[in-house]
Amino acid sequence: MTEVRTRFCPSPTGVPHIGLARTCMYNWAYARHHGGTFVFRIEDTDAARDSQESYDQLLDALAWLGFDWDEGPEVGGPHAPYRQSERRQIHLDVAKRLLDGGYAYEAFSTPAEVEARHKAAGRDPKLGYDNFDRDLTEEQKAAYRAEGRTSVLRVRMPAEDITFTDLVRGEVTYRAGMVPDFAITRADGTPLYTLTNPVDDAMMRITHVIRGEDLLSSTPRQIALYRALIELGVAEAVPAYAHAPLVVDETRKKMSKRDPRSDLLAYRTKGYLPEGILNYIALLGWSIGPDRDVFSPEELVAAFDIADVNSNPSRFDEKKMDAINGSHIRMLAPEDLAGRILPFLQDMGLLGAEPTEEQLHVLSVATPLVQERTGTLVQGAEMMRFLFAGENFAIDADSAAKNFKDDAPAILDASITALEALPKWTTEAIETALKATLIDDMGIKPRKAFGPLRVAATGKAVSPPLYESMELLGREVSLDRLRAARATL
RNA sequence: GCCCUCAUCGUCUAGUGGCCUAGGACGCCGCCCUUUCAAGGCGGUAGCACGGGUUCGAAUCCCGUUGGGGGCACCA
Repeated sequence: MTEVRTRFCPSPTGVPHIGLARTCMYNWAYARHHGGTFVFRIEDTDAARDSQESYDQLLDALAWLGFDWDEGPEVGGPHAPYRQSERRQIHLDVAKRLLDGGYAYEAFSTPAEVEARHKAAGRDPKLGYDNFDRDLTEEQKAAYRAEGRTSVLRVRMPAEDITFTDLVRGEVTYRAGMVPDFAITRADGTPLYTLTNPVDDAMMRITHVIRGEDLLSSTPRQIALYRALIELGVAEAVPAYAHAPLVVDETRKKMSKRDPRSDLLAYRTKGYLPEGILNYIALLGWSIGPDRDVFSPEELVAAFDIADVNSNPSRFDEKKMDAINGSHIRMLAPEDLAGRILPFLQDMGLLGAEPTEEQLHVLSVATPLVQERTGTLVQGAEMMRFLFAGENFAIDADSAAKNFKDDAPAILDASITALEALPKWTTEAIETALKATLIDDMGIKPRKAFGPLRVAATGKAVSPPLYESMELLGREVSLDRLRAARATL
């Protein structure tokens, strides 16, 4: 058995999206699971659509999700270069050999002419190319050239059924004659994806092509080309194919790249964990076991096999992703979580580039408190806002409206008095004093009693536990906030 | 239209002929815990698209129907 070699080969157009991450994950996990090689290749053969910005984002997104590649841009490898724009000459050479070998031919028909012929013959124009130029004589070709016409190269589809065993779907057959001869170069002579993709796969010795179902119907063309490449000595063998089902939205359509939910980097901005995203996208069409759905990237690699992927499309469910992400937040070691929340606190302007020892201490103590009640890093940072807000501390209006009722002044007054008298400012002491005063002495229900205090101290109705929060805030700040809130009532 | 493909709770799935009066998770609904919000615990809700076969026996195999999706570029 030869080594497994998979590849991920996006074109740098637009922003990285969920579907892209999933395809990458399949190839990466499959290669890692089998101890194979994961190749990253950039298919930038369409200068009109490709952009450097998109390329940079691609690298950024892959790095964030932890997809490391063994060969590809930035790291190089034995089959370099890995950007197709730098492989132009290779592709052109192969195209020439395909032409010389009779596997491809020059086609002079324009799309408009093909369509006109279909209509004239009463056929559906959607049939695609009609193989019109397949057997042009040298005289005819010369005549076209004399007219100043340009041609594209088309691969001659064989007159036989093409069958392959898809790792996800099983045996798939395309009957002879159903797939028209396809273009591999543009009229300006530049190579098309239809050529570059299989050629590079062949030259890079890719053994498993794992991609989305939207590419399923291009497989017979690739196999036909591959067979020619084998005869030309460019390819060794036709790779195995696996077509993963698509991720769809609530309308059951392929989730749009423009759908805001498919914006990969936006999840980072929103404070999702890469391992959470990875876990969730792996769940789309795959399962690690009968009664389990939270796992680490390492566990994914250990268990993943493309053959276990479902063949039916899966609906993107943000709620479930949130839940999975929350599970991962809870699984993190507190120090780890603290380190991940820090940049968000800095972005929010709550902490500087060089936090003080004291601030880091508060962060480390507060982290476990928010860990069990947050779904994302942003939520966690937001929940810590009151600890670092300093002069900018402000009380959320909605929270105030809901919690500062008629009994609030009395509750705050009594609490301030009780807390001022505390010899030691600890969670336990605060709890004891507050409960004795508010619950026992004043007979207020806990729910009612602590609401105003929470809002006064943390600014929000939702916060880490109250006593702990006050201890973290310190005696002075806590009392100042209670007094300040009291003054507004 | 043609080609390919898919079909288990609302959603993601487990299930590969008997262990299935179909299991888990998310969601939703209750209850418990409780200083808020969560988390956690417990319980509930809900599904094998339909019709024929094959078989002692089918969610599982076959055929058909219906429905869904993808593709049909000198984009990738």
